[in-house]
Amino acid sequence: MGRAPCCDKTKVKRGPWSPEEDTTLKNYIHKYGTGGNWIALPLKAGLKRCGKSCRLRWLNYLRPDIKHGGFTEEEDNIILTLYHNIGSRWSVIASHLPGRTDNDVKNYWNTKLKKKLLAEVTTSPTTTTIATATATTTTTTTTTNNSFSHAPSSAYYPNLAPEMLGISTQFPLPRLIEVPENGINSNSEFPLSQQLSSFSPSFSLDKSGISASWSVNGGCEDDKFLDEFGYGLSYDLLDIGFDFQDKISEINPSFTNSYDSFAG
DNA sequence: AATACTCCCAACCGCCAGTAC
DNA sequence: GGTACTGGCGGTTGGGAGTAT
Repeated sequence: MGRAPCCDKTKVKRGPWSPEEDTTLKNYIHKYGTGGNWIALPLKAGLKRCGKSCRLRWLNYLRPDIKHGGFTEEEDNIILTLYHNIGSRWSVIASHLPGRTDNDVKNYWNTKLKKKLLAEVTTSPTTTTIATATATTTTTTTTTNNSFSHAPSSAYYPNLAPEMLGISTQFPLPRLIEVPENGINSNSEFPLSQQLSSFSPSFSLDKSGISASWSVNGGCEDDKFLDEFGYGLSYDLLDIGFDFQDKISEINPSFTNSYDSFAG
């Protein structure tokens, strides 16, 4: 048996909201709140709308803190950076942009930013060679340089480490880099910068696949550390290529050649 | 002025996770 | 543990507005 629909679609109004409906919904929520039950809300408020439709209308349009109007360049950069880090997780991206909704960001990406990004990529003649390691093989591919000219300010990323932001503008990261306020490793007594400066990985490849190990603060860590970096699995670190190597090498010269010797 | 085309965005759809029973 | 229900999310669509021909 399939799932029951959230409402009887033959008995609810669909399509664009009228100003009267907007007013009714706004007044009801200001007076009574959502009551934690969107499905029951339209009946109580006297609206012939599906509860989901009411929720969307409120969250995406009627909320008082919604910011309407064009996106700023700062917002562009935040979206571009986060999209490269985490992909199309619009709600997460929107949570970094006060007043913007996931729908806004999604629409903006689909209609404007995607094209802007494509334009940047196609007009950039430079290419970067990236070594890509799978579980059992190492291959070399060529990809276009998709770095952005405007590095985002860490002021817009209260929960992201500034060092990682610098890295993240250079290439796509496999997942969100979110770190606790007190550093990248919540169990570490060392600040992020110190953890990064003592980050010393090495790689090896055997018939069982890739293994990566690295030392931090003199101790040896496992994949958990990479996971806390936002890279997750060892091969994610390899996927992201030379830019990562360069960035880490800037911070810690001892990293040099570790990656080269592995990637060949 | 009429038509075709493109752009933009509000709204819908369907899936998934969490939760109550 | 199974089922039903809701909230939340990302993908997609429909149609109005604007622009080009």
